[in-house]
Amino acid sequence: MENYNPQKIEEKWRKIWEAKKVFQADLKEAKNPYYNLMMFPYPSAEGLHVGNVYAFTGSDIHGRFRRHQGFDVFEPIGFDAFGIHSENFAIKKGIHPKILVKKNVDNFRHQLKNLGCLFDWGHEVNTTDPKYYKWTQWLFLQLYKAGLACRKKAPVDWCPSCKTVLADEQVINGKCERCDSQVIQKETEQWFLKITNYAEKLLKNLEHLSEGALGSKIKITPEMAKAGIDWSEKTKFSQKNWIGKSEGALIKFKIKKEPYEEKKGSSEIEVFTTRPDTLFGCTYLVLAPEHPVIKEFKTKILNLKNVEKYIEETRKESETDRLNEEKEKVGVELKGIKVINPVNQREIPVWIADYVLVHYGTGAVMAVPCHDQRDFDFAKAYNLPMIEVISSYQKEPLPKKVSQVVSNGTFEKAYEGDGVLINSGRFDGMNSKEAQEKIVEWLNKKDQSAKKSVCYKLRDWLISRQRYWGAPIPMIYCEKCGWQPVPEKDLPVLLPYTKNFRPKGTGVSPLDSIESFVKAKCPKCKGNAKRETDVCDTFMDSSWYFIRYPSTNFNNKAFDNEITKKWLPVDMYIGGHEHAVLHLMYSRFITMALKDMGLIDFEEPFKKFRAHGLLTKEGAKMSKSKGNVVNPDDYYKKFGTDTLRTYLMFLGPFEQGGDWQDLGINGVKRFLEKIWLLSGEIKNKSGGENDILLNQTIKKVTEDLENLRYNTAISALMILVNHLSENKDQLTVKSFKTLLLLLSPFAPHLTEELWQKINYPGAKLSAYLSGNSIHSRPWPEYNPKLIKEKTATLIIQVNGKIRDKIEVNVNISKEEAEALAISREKVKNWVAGKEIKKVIFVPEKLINIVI
RNA sequence: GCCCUCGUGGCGGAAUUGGAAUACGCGUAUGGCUUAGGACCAUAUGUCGAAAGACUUGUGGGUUCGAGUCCCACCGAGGGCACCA
Repeated sequence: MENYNPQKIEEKWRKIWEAKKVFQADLKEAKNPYYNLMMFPYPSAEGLHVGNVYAFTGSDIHGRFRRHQGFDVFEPIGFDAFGIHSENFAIKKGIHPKILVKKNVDNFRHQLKNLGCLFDWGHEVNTTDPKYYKWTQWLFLQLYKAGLACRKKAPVDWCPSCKTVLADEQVINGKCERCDSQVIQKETEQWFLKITNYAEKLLKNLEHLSEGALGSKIKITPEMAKAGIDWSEKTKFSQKNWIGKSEGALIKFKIKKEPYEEKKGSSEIEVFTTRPDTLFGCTYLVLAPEHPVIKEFKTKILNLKNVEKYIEETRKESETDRLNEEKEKVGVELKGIKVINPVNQREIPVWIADYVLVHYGTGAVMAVPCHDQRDFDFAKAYNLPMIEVISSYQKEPLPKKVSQVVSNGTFEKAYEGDGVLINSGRFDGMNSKEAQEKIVEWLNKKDQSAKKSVCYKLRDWLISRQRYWGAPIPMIYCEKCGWQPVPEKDLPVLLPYTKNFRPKGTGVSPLDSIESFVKAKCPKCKGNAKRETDVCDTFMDSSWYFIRYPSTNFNNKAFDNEITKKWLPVDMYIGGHEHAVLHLMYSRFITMALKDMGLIDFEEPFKKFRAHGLLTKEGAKMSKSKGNVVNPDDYYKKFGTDTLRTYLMFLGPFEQGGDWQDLGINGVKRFLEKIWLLSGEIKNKSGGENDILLNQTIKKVTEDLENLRYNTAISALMILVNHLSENKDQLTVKSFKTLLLLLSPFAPHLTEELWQKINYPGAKLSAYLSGNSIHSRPWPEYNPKLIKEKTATLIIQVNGKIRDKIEVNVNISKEEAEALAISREKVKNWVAGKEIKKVIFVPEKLINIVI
């Protein structure tokens, strides 16, 4: 028999599979559609990262498993090639992104074809292709028409290195997600998508799936509804945190005015609070420096110079400095302005301070120094009054987190827990939880100065980028008619070629200098107008690509209704957890919006999502600077794709990741070689189906694949192979073919080669039919009667310590087992002369004699 | 600061409802085969001990006939959120 030569057989099979279209699902005729998706890569210049290979292999194994189970699996792939990451690299290299990206994509495609995945190349998507981004622009127009895209002026995060604004989600600890530079605040007008309209829905489906969330095709059972969407818990948790729902109340504080000015301007300042029960302890208000009331009442502020100076200083500060908790709380009083606390009509001062954020709640807070640590610090610094209104003293035991320390009648720390109300008029003695409801009710009835409310941390999605390498936002500005959408018939708005693609840093896109691009006719009045020159955030491209995949052959629409209904939502999505609040949340938002427009019938894009773990190299994180990045090319050239795939999956639990060790791959190489050699030693043509280990292995591998526990599935297969090579009498055609089938998702080439040799010996390759492929065979089933051995090793314990073991029939009774156990010499030594108090018997496992 | 996840041999990692801790693999050692091997085969491989046996899943306690698994406290690592009112 020839040696195992992966290089030879792998290339051969890939060519055959492609030529015979073995893995292409018939999207129109498929009876049992299963959409298996993986996060499409962005084609970086370094080529495919081993992390990509890891993710794609794990996802592909799932797709192959489902294929064996009789599903028509659609497994597409594409390229997320627009965006700052690609552009920054092009700038660094001094090559135009259009040229560089094409080169990278070609290289990626070549590498991806070596991975042995089920990819359907007939449905490749490339976000930089006008045939694709035409529909990204179309999507923007639909959102605009639905009132979900709007232009607004707001303080936004600006990356001075990338020279563009960023979405809230792209700022990590005050730094740019892409280049790690400190971001600064800028006040400009930008395009936003109103994701906040969907805050509640985005949150709700995580906890409880609503009816129809997965479309008309998938019925939601009460269990599914109760569990919430079937996603990795970690990812759901991150999204919940990001959405950040708080329940509380809005409370209006009347601004005190002289009789002659009573009708002028705003009459109140509204605050949001989660603790309306502490309202009697509110001794001042604090506004964000950007709060509009400040400008409005400019003339009333007695210390206007100080106030303006403070606002100016705040603006210069970076967001990170501003949000630094260590920083002392600093602020200025708005002298001359007083508001009335609605619960007791007390006149209280108004301050401004930078720790209050303008974009959360109402941009104003009520300060209760005794029961909020920030207010406490601030009040202490400026000597503001404090009133204790919640007493931690209760009849019941004190709650655990009592931080209140009273010394000489003054607090050293705010008490933020629940308790009983004091100093609160008619509410004295009431429990704080109850008072939260009652105080709001009372104020609402009295003069409507309070109402229940909900706040979210989630902010609208800023999608404008002052960059070149993206899909142009399809809008036109006309002096007369204002902002006008580009008519759909004029799409795509092509990204023009320019040599000067570098970001200018002036706050406008490089497209702004291309006169032929900027000049446009107003779609409404046909007069001269100016085109929007910003491009879309790259996350907009990827927010809907999974809808495009099945419809790539429709050039006249973004997606075909029939095909979409048949294939979506995605059955299984696998990717990195790092996109929890970026791509994964944007995609959910876009899907919900499309559903509300009546364009699709599901609101959740991904029925199931699993995040894969992270790969490390010999215990350390892989990074270019450390030079310890594993290059997959080296390994599949040396060991073959099958060995690389199987080794990656053997490293550890797929959802937790694993540690790559160069020497470790040898173990998997030996394992596959062993199988290759074993195939030449099959002597028994019949039998095998009754082997207990074989049936156990089928059960184990099937369950493990279902739960993405690939590492233990491989280990079970290794045990089977070891067993067969040690017990050649059990090495039958049946047992070996079952082994090949169980292994085929991991090592598709090797198993196909051996399968063909065994089933069609001497057949010519030209006679190969896709139906004869091992990958088209049904998944093996086990006989439940044959997974149990007839005898078992019974552990004999004395007082819980193992003293002996005996081989017994699995049906042995407790009495028999006990008699057997105490008759054993070893056991006698331990129990002799002692009274047996109790005997615990676990059938097939153990017997424990307690003395 | 708050929340989440996780601590098992020299290493990656196994361990159904609490029931043989260390499966599988790497590495290592010894022997075989070989001109040679970083190839292959066999055996061994948690610690202490000559052995019987004792000890061992981050540390300390608890529940239990029995705890890696459940409960409490602490220590350590990783991740998320972070002045969100």
